[in-house]
Amino acid sequence: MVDSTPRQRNRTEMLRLIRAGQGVTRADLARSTGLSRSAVQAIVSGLLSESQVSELEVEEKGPGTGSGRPGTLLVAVGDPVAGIDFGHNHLHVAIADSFGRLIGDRRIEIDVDLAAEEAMNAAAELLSTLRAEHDVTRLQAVAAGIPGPVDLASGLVQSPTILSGWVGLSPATELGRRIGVPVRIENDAALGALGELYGGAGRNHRDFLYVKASHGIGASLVLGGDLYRGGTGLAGEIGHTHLGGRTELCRCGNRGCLEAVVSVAAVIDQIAHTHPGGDRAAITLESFTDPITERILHESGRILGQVVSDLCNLVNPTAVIIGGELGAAGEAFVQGAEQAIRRYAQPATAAALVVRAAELGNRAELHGALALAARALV
Amino acid sequence: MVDSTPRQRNRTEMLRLIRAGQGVTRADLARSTGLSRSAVQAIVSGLLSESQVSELEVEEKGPGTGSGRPGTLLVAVGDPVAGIDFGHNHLHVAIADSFGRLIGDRRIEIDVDLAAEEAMNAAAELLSTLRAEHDVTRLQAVAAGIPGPVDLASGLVQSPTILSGWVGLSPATELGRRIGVPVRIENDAALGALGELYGGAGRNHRDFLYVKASHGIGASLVLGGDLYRGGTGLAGEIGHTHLGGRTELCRCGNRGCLEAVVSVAAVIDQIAHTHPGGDRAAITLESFTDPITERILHESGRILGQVVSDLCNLVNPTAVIIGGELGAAGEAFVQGAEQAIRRYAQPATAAALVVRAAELGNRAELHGALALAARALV
DNA sequence: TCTTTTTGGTCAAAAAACGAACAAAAAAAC
DNA sequence: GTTTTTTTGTTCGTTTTTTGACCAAAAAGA
Repeated sequence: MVDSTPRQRNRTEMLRLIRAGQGVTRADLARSTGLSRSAVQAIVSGLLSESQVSELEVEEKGPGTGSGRPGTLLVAVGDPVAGIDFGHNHLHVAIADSFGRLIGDRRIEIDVDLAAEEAMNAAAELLSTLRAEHDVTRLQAVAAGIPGPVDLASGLVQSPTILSGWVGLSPATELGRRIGVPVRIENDAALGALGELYGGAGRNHRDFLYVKASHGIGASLVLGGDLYRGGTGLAGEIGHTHLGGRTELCRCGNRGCLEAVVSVAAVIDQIAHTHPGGDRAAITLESFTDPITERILHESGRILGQVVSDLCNLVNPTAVIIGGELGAAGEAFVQGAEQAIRRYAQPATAAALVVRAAELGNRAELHGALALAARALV
Repeated sequence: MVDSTPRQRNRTEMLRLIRAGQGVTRADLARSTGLSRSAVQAIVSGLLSESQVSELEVEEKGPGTGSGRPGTLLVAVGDPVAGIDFGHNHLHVAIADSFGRLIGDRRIEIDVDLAAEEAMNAAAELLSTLRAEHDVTRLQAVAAGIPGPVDLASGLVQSPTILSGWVGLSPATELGRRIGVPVRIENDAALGALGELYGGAGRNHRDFLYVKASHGIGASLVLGGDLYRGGTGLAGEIGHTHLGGRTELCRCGNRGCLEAVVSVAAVIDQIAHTHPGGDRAAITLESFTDPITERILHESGRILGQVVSDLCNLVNPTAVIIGGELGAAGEAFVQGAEQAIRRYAQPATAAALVVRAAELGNRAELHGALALAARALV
């Protein structure tokens, strides 16, 4: 608690509430803080005059409260924010207003894994282009997601087995220097979870598991309505769960890891194998939609679901949201996962659970980055 | 927030802080609430005059703050509390003062699984005997743990595959009627975690996994310093995780469940099998300490550890605490589990992790119940 | 021994929140 | 279509609450 005076404390608390929810009335604030409407009024009018918040003109007011005069919605005022999504071979940059509404975005193909410096330069350039294009002079905050574990305290990239070109770097510092705005770094799966939490399939869930199934498998937990990062910020590293009876060689050196069996590359290998004669390098997840491909996706989803079912028994989430390229590749993958989860999870746990593809698809991470940046300001 | 006036709010907050920590000074309160020492003084003197709290006479004051006058410790005043631990074939009841310090306890052997009514009658009687014995006329709260999932909202016993005699009952209501004091019901593993959190191996951890390995396998999560119950209160049901390549029949009807392979009964079966000629019914976990028994325990721990390692990758705890009869049965079991966890968990996750036997042994659940009862009062 | 640091305690002054009042805006009742 | 009910935003005098300054006490360090 850094605020010294009680007014400061209440002010901060209200600003937090206004920023957290999107569209809060003075009456809502009075209820959730326990203060009187008069006190709220005094503080809010202060915030208004400092233009920290503004009143929303829209006449939106859910009839949830029933009858009565509808309140005027308050929203936090702020400069635009930016989000950066480093994928394994793409880079996606976007700018949004302080509420997380997209202003513009750009995506390029680039080998992010190896050339860390290059990738960060490209990101800074792309962002700079976007800012010029949309006339965004000021940025409030930037958040970036990278496909690997990030140390919570130091901000350094952790695992030596993946992202070899990034290990030991501090992307937050590096990017911050290039962009000139403080940058927050997160694991990409964590950002995906945030994206779905604020504006996707997780909107109505307080406890869910987000699984990003792309070139690797990463997971992220939302517990009690908040991102859970684990004791040392490594929560969600399920990609190297050992599958019994499997011998596929994984890039980590072990055999039978989940992400050696279920990943974009593994699925494409299987597709290529069952569709001989084509060019392996030209095949994508969208190349075929025949029953054989469907079955490959379904079976891959089933394997993932079997692993996830054990995790659901431990965590008892109310939703499992499957993102990443495989989550967006079609119904078969998600259905396979759902089938396995329902089959192997405890009946009561499975009954309280929905399995969904990420609503935001492969843009979940980007939207999560924007949301995080918009909410990063204390 | 039910308190209307700001003084009420601050008062409640301070009472909560005093109850949560054991031994807090006025200066501590000022720091953690952000209020001035004067305001704290006013509120605390009010609490003292209402004898809601009292000053601890002991001159204990850790020199952690360095030099300066030591503060006087405040503790919450309250009536004694009781805890009840229903095991699969035992019943353990205890009374403690409002700080959770044991006043007295009693344990009897009883088949809890089948005869719910009988077990609850026995618990009420035992508690009544204890109260008479230690001259405890007033009880503030009671908490009870049962070896099965409890629905958070309704308080009803859930799973139909275990605790067949308890399904559909509301033990909180039933016990409350018999005892005459509000009773709080929790899953036993959750109580074990609480016991270790407040006064055991979890004291210095904010994120840990507690595993109770007795007749079944149950787990419980402490995340961010608080018990995590899951989206619908079913978190920790890992007993029926499917083990690849195993075919042991489980009481749930499936084959190859973790608790069909690793449990007190399964271990004793193996001991009996390797020590022929004895009476199967007379064997306990303590009957033999020879290398063969050690190896059986070690191997059972290893199987448990393999399952737990996947869970650690998801949750990234800083400790795994192993309780239950197997956790207390000797070093071999816990060592086997630790070995497997270190072998199969992500290196960075394993490095941030300690694996420990429950310090409170098979009394962890009971102490957790007492702690919960002592803290249940808002 | 003397200084420094931290704590518990007191009181007037300042700050903050409350409660009561009123107008406004919508839904519900008539 | 009008009236009633409900909920909200807004203002202001009153009351409550907190602060800030001050002092004595109790330890640790010079």
